[in-house]
Amino acid sequence: MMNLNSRPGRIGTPCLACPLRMKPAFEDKTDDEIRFIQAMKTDHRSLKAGSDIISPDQESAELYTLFSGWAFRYKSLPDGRRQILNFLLPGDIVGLQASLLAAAQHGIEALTDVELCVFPRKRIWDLFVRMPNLAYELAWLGSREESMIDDNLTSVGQRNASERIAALVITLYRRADALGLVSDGSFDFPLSQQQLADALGLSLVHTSKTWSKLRKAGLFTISGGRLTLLNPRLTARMAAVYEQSKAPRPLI
Amino acid sequence: MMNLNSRPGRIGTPCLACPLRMKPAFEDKTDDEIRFIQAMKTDHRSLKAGSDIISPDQESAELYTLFSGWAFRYKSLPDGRRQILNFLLPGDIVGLQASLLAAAQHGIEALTDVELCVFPRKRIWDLFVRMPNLAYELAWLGSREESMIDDNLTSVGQRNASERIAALVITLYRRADALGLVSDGSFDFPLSQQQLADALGLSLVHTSKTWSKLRKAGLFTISGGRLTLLNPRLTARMAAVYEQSKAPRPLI
DNA sequence: CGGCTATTTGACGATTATCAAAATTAGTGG
DNA sequence: CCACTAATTTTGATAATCGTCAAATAGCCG
Repeated sequence: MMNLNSRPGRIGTPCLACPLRMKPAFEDKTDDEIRFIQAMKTDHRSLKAGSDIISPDQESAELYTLFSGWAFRYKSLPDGRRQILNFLLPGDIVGLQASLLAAAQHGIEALTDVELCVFPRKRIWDLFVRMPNLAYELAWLGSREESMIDDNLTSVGQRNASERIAALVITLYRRADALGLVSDGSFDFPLSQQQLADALGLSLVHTSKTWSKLRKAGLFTISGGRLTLLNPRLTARMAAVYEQSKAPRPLI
Repeated sequence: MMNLNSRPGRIGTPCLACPLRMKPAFEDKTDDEIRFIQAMKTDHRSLKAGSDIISPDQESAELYTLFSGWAFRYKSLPDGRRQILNFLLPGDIVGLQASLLAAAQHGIEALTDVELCVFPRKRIWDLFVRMPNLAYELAWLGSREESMIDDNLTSVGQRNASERIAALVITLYRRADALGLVSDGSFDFPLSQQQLADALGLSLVHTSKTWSKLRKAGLFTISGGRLTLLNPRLTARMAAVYEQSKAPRPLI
């Protein structure tokens, strides 16, 4: 499923004018910092939906920032069962764990067509030496990802099927909203039910039944790959999720 | 349940002679690095089993290294359900996520009596500026923790009750073994069945039944708070867990 | 319009949860 | 050290949730 459609022509796209960085979801950076990031970036890569970004057991992975599209991290058992660990949206760091630990313990796959900013693994060390503030923010982003996995683990371990779906929907909604991807309560929702099931720790059939039960209950509708959240309040209450911080976060 | 039994007298215990650091589980550090760590350490604190190390929703947490004893991270839902996210053993970093994200999204509780090396939050920044290698290792330790949570999520999402227990037992066995805490296949196992259940995402009753089923199947025995792993091979196979790296890791 | 994949539905079975109570263990004070 | 209480663990019975199997329907792409 590899599809390395590199477009070196876009390497030159100035990070100073990065449209993602303009969004209010992200913290401001100094020009110095942005220039450093730009110098660290060696490629701007496009991959088709379904491609491996990092394959399981890959050694020495590159580090990426997801520029556009969705991806997910997953872990497989020897017999084929698969757990989706978390979803990645634009601005998220991709492959930090794999870069630091040297041997990836998981795979990362493009959920939609994606564009990635590529940072070679070797330069991460440079970043720690020369840009402690960026290093700190990298660690911050790592902790943020861990926090999201904590939430998923709590969901899968403690919530029932309906609650898990409600929690996933409201969480993705909020994340999409922070990126300005929500309009009129609806946003692109590219997950198949198999992927939903793998993320929720449920069977495909049970996911389908619960999914349609919640639609019939009026929580949300889905059509044309877009999800419309009709009742955010009820959805959040059903999921028993807490508010999340809306403060801007670092973008590297 | 707070029990802040500070023992400033031990602050002076030289990190250069730290008995934990001597263990082969940990990487060697330069004297410079160790001296920096020592300077950063402001206290050596003892807490009773059951104490909060970091309470849920606590802001501005300190950073610790677990010097002795066990602890666990957990997350609660509003109605009281609780998920134990991971267990902490000597040498593990405690509260990194809470320190970086400013507002803890989880609680950390002492499972046994513990001793902690205390590092004030403010000095983490110093560490990033002055000791990039230590900063890198801090990030590395964060990624290692995330990797362990990935495993737990995969367990809870994909494995059945027996497999989950087998996976937890073999994983804790290996971690204890790496620290030299295993002798004749047995090690201290301080978890109550309620804690087991909360970690596995199972009910207390089902945990008890499955637990005793595996004992009767000859995987392990337990007595006097010590667990003896009788059949590591079978346990690992039942859990379908992969090998873990046995390379030394950083200790901060 | 086919042929493929994804989703939905129904029937049934297995796993896990809940309830209640007994048995065991741990903790406390005399 | 014993007696008593409280907490933890175990067991049995029953119910709910979720998984599996199989087939039908719907959606998608050439």
